[in-house]
Amino acid sequence: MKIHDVNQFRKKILEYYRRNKRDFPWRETFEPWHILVSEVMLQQTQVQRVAVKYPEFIKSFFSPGACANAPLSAVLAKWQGLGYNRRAKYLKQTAEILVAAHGGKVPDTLAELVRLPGIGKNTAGAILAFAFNIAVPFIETNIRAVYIHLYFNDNAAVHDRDILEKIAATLDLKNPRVWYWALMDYGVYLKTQHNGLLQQSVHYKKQAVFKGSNRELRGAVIRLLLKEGPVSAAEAAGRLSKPEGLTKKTMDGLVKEKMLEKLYGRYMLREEDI
DNA sequence: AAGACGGGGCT
DNA sequence: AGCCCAGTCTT
Repeated sequence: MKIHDVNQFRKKILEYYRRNKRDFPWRETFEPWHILVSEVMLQQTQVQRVAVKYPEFIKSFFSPGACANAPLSAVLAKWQGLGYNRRAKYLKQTAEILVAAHGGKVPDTLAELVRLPGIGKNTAGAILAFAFNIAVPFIETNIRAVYIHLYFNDNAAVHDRDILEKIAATLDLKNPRVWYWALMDYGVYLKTQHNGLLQQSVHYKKQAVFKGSNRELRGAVIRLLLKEGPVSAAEAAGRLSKPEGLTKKTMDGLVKEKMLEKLYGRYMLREEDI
C-alpha cells in the first residue's frame, strides 16, 4: 500500500499507537540524562533486554556526576548483559564531558549532542525528541521499516537519504515525542506482519557469526575480569574453558590477539586502574 | 563502503 | 542455522 497523503499517513500511525502503545520505564520520564542512557542502551539491543537493565543502571548512576565519578569497572559491571561494552565506556566519557563542559546537563542541540562519544545523528535525534520534544528527522530500524513499507514498497534498494526526506516531510512539529513513539511502535508491528522489510534497505548487511569469534571471547574475558580482577592469560584460559564453553580455537585468541592486554588497556581493568 | 563491536531470543 | 536487535566509530 502506498500513501501519498501526509494526513492519512499520520492518522494511520497515531491510530495504531492509541490502541497499541508500548510502555517502558524510559517513556515515563523526560529527564534528559535518563533518556540519553536509555537511547545508548537501545542501540542494537532489544527493548526487552534494556527494560530489565535500565532501572538498576539509573539507580546506580542517577546523574551524570554519579556516572562520571564512578570507576569504569563499576559502570561496566552494571552494563553486563547488554553487550557492546564500549557503549558503557562512551557513556562514562559522555558523563565526564557533561560535568566538565555542560554544567552537568545534557545539551539540547544536535550539534552538541553528536560531539559526545557514542552518540551519532540518530541517537541525538531521539534524545531531542524524547527528552526535549524537539523535532528533527532521524532514522532507526523500526522507523525504517515503516517508511519502506508505506513509501518504498516496490523498491528493492532504498537509501536512508530518501527515507529521511520522507521523515522530514511527515514530521510532527508540535509533538515529535509522541510521533516518534508511535512510528517505532508501528514499525515493530509491521515487522511481525511482513518478512524482509529491512532487506529492501541498501544499508542492510548480515552480521558476522558470533559463536567462535573474538567478540565472543572478549565478552567472556570482560566478565571474568570484572568478577576476578586482573589475571594472567594462563589463568584466564583455565577459568574460561569450562564455564563459558568456548572452543579451543576461540581461546587461542587470548594469546594470538593479545586479548588481555587489549582489554586491560581499553577498559582500564588492571590493578592500578581500579 | 565495509568491518568491528555482545549477547540473547526466536525460528 | 540463520536473523535481527531504538547504531556508532574506524578504516
